[in-house]
Amino acid sequence: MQNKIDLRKLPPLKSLKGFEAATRHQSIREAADELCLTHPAVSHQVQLIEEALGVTLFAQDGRRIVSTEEGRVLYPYVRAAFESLLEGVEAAHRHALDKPLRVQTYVTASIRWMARRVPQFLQDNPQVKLVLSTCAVDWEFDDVHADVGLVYCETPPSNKYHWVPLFDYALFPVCSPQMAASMGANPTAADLLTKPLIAINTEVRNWQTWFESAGVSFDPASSYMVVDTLAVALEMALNNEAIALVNGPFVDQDLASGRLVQPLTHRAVCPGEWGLICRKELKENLRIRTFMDWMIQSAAQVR
Amino acid sequence: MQNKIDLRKLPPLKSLKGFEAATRHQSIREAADELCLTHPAVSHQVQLIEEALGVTLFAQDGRRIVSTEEGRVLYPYVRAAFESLLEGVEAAHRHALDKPLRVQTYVTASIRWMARRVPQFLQDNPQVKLVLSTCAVDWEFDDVHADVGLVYCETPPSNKYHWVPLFDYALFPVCSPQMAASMGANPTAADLLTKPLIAINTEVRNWQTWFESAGVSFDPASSYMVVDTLAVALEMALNNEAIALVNGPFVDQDLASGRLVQPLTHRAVCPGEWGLICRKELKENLRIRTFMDWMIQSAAQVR
DNA sequence: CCAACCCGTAAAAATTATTTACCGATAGCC
DNA sequence: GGCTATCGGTAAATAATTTTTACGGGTTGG
Repeated sequence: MQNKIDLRKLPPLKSLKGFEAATRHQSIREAADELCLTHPAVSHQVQLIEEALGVTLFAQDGRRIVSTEEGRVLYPYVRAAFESLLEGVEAAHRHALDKPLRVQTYVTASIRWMARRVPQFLQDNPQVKLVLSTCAVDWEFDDVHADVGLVYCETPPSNKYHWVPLFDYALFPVCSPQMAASMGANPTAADLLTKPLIAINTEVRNWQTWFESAGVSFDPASSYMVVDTLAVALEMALNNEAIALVNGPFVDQDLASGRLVQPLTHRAVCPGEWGLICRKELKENLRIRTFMDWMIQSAAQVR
Repeated sequence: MQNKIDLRKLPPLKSLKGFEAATRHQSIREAADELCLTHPAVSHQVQLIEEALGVTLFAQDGRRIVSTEEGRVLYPYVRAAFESLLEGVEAAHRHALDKPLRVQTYVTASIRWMARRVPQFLQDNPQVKLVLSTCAVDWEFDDVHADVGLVYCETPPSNKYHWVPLFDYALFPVCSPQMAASMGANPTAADLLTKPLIAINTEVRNWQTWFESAGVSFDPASSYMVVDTLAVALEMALNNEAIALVNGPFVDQDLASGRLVQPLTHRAVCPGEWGLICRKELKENLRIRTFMDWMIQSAAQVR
């Protein structure tokens, strides 16, 4: 990389903060206040550096301190060092944020969660770049091609990963207002059996689960339609063609606008959760943390 | 002094050493070896910085580590910071050594100790400048006008001062070889009473002290010569005109060369000592420590 | 001349850093 | 291909450092 440097001759680095602040204020106490320390701490830091260098850096003048000539000579170098470090930190941040954040999720979550939030996220964090990738069905989080994922997990993932649960896997039916109206004022779960129910082929047992939790027996052999994505099912519900079973916070806006309604409010809470996942060592990574924190906030507003 | 700087955003400074070395070696273990630490220590330091910045700095590649792009971005700034600090330390040193070292002592010590050693000291430490000032009689160390002094103290000085004893205050007579020969082969202390004894006016009791410790009574009223400085007395001794009473290591070279001899080897060790003195807070000061250490070495050779 | 203020010191407490002991993974070597 | 030496990460224990608390001396200003 580069040539060796004599790290042994460096003064106690931590104490340099005390020297810097004390020099700037020409006061131990004010320096201590700035650093949120007590004055003996700063006093000691200054002494450490004086001993390390064998040079007197401050002289007492009445009840204040004054930099010696040596102190004044040293200060600009320390100052420059700190500024270089701060620049470096910022440069590293810029560089880290510059790499696009690769987000992976399912089709439905992509359309009905990400698509509605990512633009605002990017507006709030203009320095972040984001690539959203969608897998059609039944995939595991791919930590090679993605930095972070929004996924459903029945059990918490291996501890190779950092996992932040966001919402329950709660099933509830939705349909168009017309479809709901066709069932009368206060429909029961059994009333739904007469309507076209649409299921997702990866989760065909969900209708059965919901009916059972509502105390109604359901014959999976009875005729039903199957599609491969909830997003498609919801499209059919919006078009007044079927009742769909939602498994997460993917219809908030449609419910709010009245384009979809819940014919029954009964929800079947299943094991497992939706959540954010990333490799553990990336958990503190700036842009990943930024993204996750933002999404956690956003999810909190939905709950 | 200068504007505020955001010291809180600085990464853990101490750990930067680990990052610097690890980046240079692209190896945790080699970095640890260079820093005389164990590898987990360096590993931990690197992790601390990664957490502080929220940026991954190294990736594992087989059984070695490789800097990430962020690590490579950060490195030059850290490097520059360290180099600035090293420059600052050196600049402060240069400046500290540039101010002349003010040394104060008595006339005799000045002539017969300093004059013979200071040239060698300056040759050994060419960057040091030195001003030697001499007070005639009976003075106290003046810490305003001098940095360091070679003085006699009967009791250790106040703890405002740093005090390094160098030699006993031991009295012994010296004279010219001819004068010694005039006293016969093995003179007794009493034989000296018939010779011209020269005393120092600030220490007139010394002859009495010496004779008493030698078991001979001495009448201070008996005729004697008094001068105001041992250096003058020694000049008379060298000129075969008197016997002088030396109180420290001020005649080594004359004894070695034979220009002066000790008619009797009896020494009267008195309370108090010769030593180096400086203000306590200057004890670790580079040029003062350099001077004192050198003089302590030099004194050790005389003892 | 007293009270308020500041700095230094020393011992105690709290916090950090380092080591020790261990593990899993990799790469070179029979 | 299996064995071993080497590397880096982890966690608990230990060591070292930093910070605080409590106090004292000196200066300044009312």
